[in-house]
Amino acid sequence: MYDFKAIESKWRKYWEEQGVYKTPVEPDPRKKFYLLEMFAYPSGDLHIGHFRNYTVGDAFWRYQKMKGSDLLHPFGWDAFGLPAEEAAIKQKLHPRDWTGKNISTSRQTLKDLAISYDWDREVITYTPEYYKWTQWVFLQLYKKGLAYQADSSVNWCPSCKTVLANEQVDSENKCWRCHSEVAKRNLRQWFFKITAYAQKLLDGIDKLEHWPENIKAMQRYWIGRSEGVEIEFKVQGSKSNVSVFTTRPDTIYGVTFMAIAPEHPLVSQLTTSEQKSRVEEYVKKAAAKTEIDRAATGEKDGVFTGSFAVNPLSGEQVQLWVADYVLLHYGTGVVMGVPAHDQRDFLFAKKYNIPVKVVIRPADRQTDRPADQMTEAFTDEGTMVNSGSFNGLVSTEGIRKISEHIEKQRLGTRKTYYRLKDWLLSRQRYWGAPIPMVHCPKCGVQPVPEKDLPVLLPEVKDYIPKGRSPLADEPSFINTKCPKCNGPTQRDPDTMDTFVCSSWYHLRYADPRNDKEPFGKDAVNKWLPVDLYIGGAEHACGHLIYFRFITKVLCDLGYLKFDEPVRRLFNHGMVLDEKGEVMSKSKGNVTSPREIMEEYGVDAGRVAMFFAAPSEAEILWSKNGLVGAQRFLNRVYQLVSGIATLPNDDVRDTRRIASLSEMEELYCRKHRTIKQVTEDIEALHYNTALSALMELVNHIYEIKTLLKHPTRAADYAAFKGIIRKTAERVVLLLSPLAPHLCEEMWQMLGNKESVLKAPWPQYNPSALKLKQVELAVQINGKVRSRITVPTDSAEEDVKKVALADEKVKEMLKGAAPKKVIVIPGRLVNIVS
RNA sequence: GCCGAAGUGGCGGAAUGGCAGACGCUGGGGACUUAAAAUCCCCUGGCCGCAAGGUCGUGAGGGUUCAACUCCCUCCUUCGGCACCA
Repeated sequence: MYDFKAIESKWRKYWEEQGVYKTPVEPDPRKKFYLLEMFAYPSGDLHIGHFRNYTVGDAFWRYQKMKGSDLLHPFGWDAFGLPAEEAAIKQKLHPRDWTGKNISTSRQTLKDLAISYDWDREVITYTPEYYKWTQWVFLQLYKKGLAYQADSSVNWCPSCKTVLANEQVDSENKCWRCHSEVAKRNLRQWFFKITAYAQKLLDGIDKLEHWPENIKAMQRYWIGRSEGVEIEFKVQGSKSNVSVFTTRPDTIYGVTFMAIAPEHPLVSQLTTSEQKSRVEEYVKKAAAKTEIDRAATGEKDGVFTGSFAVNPLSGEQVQLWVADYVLLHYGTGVVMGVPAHDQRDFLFAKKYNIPVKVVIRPADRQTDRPADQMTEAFTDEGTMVNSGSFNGLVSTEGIRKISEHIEKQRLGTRKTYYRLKDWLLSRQRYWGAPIPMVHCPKCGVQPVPEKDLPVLLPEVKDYIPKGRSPLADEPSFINTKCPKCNGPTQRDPDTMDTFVCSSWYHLRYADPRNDKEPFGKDAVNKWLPVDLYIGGAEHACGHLIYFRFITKVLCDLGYLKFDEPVRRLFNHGMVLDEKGEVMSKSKGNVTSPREIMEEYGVDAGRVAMFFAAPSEAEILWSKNGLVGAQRFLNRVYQLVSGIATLPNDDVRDTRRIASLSEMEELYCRKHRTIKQVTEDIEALHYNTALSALMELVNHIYEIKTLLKHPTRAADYAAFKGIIRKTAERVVLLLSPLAPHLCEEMWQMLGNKESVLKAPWPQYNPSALKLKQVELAVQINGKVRSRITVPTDSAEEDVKKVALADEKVKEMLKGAAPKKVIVIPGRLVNIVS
């Protein structure tokens, strides 16, 4: 067994001393490659999921390096945020100390694993040198009118005592961190107007050719564009109108009621005195429920306001109800109820005996089904009926015609809504970047001038949250002077969501030590966009939207020449335990990279991880794979040890060779392997790259065994050269996957320089084919025989050989085949 | 419910219209060894057969094709995401 401890520490030190990870100062624009893995949240040491993420990236880095790319491969720490604060409170440490300790531990692990990061470019989001520019980003958005304050009913976690973003509340209305029930609360909060970029973010998705389809689909859905019409309904006996948004104007003749959200400001106005107490009671009840509670039951309930509205097209009078299935913050907060063609409206109407009026007839029916026989709404397309002059139109056509009609008659306008909501970024917590704003009693809200950044996060005695930011209780921080009038004023006490910190870090890496600007324009446009971004898919609708947004804003402001941060996104799969469960400290089923490294070595750990599945697939981690990986690596090592001393003969000198076909086969296999490994590494399918290498190694062993036979001593001499060359290729092709051992073997083969400086092997396309090829011969789709023909045989010749085959003749019994299909290089199928 | 991905031996997986199960793990047998470990060689989807060979087989059912794990239709299951978005 190779001495992995000695070999790995030797080469780890070598790479470090040689500075191979350093980023070139002036990258060649044609060769630049920015490889990025999602930076880490430093909670304890790295786990096996990190190990996968970073080794997948590292292998790609080594491959790119050999291809001659100028690489930027940085790393950093997303170190602000709740978990650090929670852990710090528990352990009575300052969050900075807790986080800092974890960073040192994890950084050392990454170095021990020899992950190819340029540590000179490390960033840590909690350092003033970094968050100074996070604050700068905030100010740019503020200047552009993209940061605003608003009172808002927010998700409030009573246990963490903070506001949560929508993404931080799970489907059961529980806090993402502590899993306690999330409540509602009204607070004055800062928002980024990401909705102003909804369309740009959506359009941009189409240009993201090398992003996984599922992430793009999730983002499209999250942005949620829908086109429709906003229509005014007159309220009977009142001057006011209610407007509704609908994507189905073709069903407008089927409106039999209207429903308004309980929180809607119009509710009190629309409620008649007879209904007042009932409505007020309902509104109160609804307010106590969260949106998730309301949706969970599936129950549709509401209360009649006593008022009526008039359908602008049919002139029919419809009841106005309050119903909590209507969302205040989508569309106009009012919906037109079409029970026959919307399932929610249907349930509501059935419950309260509201009429159901059919206006769309399914295409496969001639007559209308009586509305009282319907058991559910008909929501598909169909033909319009009971719709005045629009009868007979197909619904898609009807949507267009009615929309036109409504606009012409000035009854409403076409409109597009998005489900994307603005980004709430205020956090009432200590451990974050302070929001660089002041609230002057005279001048109102004022930005802190850029020259006064950073607004330093002060040391506080007590950062335990009490329902407002601990910064509010720190006089030295909160009291300041107004930048406009110089009078006494107060700072905004809140800190920023950590997603703000991570929304621009990819830019900072291009120029991480710049203390004059967040990044030099030149540096950032030279290195970005990121060429390959590797991380988990859990950020699909969080970070991966936010950083696209910030990139677009900074592009519009003229700082960047690109408006998408990442060319190719790759989501690696999760690492689960043998039972398929998520590894966690509480379950006690975690495996640490350090354990693997010490017991089996870094290379064996990598190979085991890579071989288990393609990088995007989920892995059930078990120690079995490590043994196999070690066995394979040792097999390669033994092979190379045995031939390291062989002469490097000229391969093409075949005069002495007895078995030309064996020689040719090895040569062909070598080139096929180069092709496959290259393509597989490009796709991050390291599992099949490894299996191709295993096959080649097995083949070399086979040949060596054959040549041991006494009668073949002369052949052995002739084979030495090509075996050696093939082994060299194996070492190069394997080196991104098992770098330490391959450096060692490369040196054993007499090379003076690092394997990283060797060029990536190229294959010769003409060497991919053998002179002879074996074809399967099928009769009626079943393999019955095999024939060997020259590779470039004409179809006719192949047919002849196949039909002349003894087994074929026997099966056909002299009958002429109906058809013979020849697939060159693959098979012959005889149809009889 | 909607969107997305997936379903292949005892296990991880390979093959994206052309010989299903590559490669590896596990298991079995053998060689070497005083012995063990390591290493090397052979076998390892089911059924029938002494064997040659035959036959079934990629979640289920249909279809297209000379040929389907692969394409089309219907359905089932699992995972991920979203979830009253009018």
